[in-house]
Amino acid sequence: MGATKTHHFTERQNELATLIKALGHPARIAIIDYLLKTESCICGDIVNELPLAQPTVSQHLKELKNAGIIKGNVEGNAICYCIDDDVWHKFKGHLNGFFQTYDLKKNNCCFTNVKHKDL
Amino acid sequence: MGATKTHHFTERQNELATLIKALGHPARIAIIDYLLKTESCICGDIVNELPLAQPTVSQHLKELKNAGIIKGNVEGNAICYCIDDDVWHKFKGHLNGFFQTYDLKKNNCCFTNVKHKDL
DNA sequence: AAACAATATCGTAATATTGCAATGAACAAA
DNA sequence: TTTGTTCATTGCAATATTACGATATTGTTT
Repeated sequence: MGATKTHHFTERQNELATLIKALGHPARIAIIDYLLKTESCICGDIVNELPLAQPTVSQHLKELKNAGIIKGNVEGNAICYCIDDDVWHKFKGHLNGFFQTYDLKKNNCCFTNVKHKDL
Repeated sequence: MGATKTHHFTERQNELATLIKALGHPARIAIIDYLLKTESCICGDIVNELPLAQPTVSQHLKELKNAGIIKGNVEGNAICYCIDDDVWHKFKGHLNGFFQTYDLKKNNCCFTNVKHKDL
C-alpha cells in the first residue's frame, strides 16, 4: 500500500515516528547541521550549502517545517529558517526517555542469556 | 526520482540518516517499545503485539536489522530479536552530539534576534 | 512600472515504502 | 514421516518519497 496504518498505534508512537522520519534523510540532517553550525538561517544560504537543486531543498525545508522541527520567518525578501525550540526539546525528551529505558533495563535478551547459561 | 543522492553527503550524515530513518515508522517504534518493555524478544510475541500481519512485521524487523539496530538469534524454532548494544550506543552518541550542539549554541536565529532587536 | 532576487509551487519521472495473501523453508512434535 | 509451528520470502497493488525543470509568487530595487 505505501500508506502507514497510523490509527493502530499510540499517539506517542505516531508523533515520535513523525519527528524521527522528518530527520531520516541526509539532506535534512545536513540542513539541521548547517543551522547548528552557523549564524545564518537564510534559505538561500542553505540552498548554496546543499548539493541539491533549489526546489529540492525547498521541499526538504517544507518537510522539516511540517514536522514542526523548524519554522520559517519572512525577513524582507528572504526567509529565515530556525529550529523550533519547543519541538526540539520535546523531541529530545522523547528520545531521552527511549535511551534511558534501555539503560535501566540492561539488555538481557535471549542471546545474552544463552551466552550466560552456557558458561 | 525517489532515490536519495547519498554520495553528496558526508558519511556521518548518511549513517545517521540511515539509523534515524529505520526508526521513522510507528510500527518500528512499537517494536523497540516492546523490546524495551518486556523480557520477551521472540518474533511471534512481537507479531502478536503489533496490529499488522506477520509478513509486514517481518519486513519491519528486517529493516531494523538492516540498519543494525536489532539482531536476530535463532532459538530452536523461534527467533529472538534483541537491540544491538553497540549500534544503540553509537546511535545515542550521534544524537547526543546533535542535541548538545543545540544547547551550546543558544538558538539565536533571525526571528529571535528580531524580537530582541525590537525590544 | 520594469527588472531583479529569493522562495514556493506545479508537474512529472524514477524509485522506495507499506501492507498483505500466498507460499516456502526450517525445525519440532507426534 | 507426517503434521504443525514459526518465521522469511515472493509477488503484487497502493501510496509515498525524492529530485528537478519550469513557472508562479512576493518583495526589492531601479
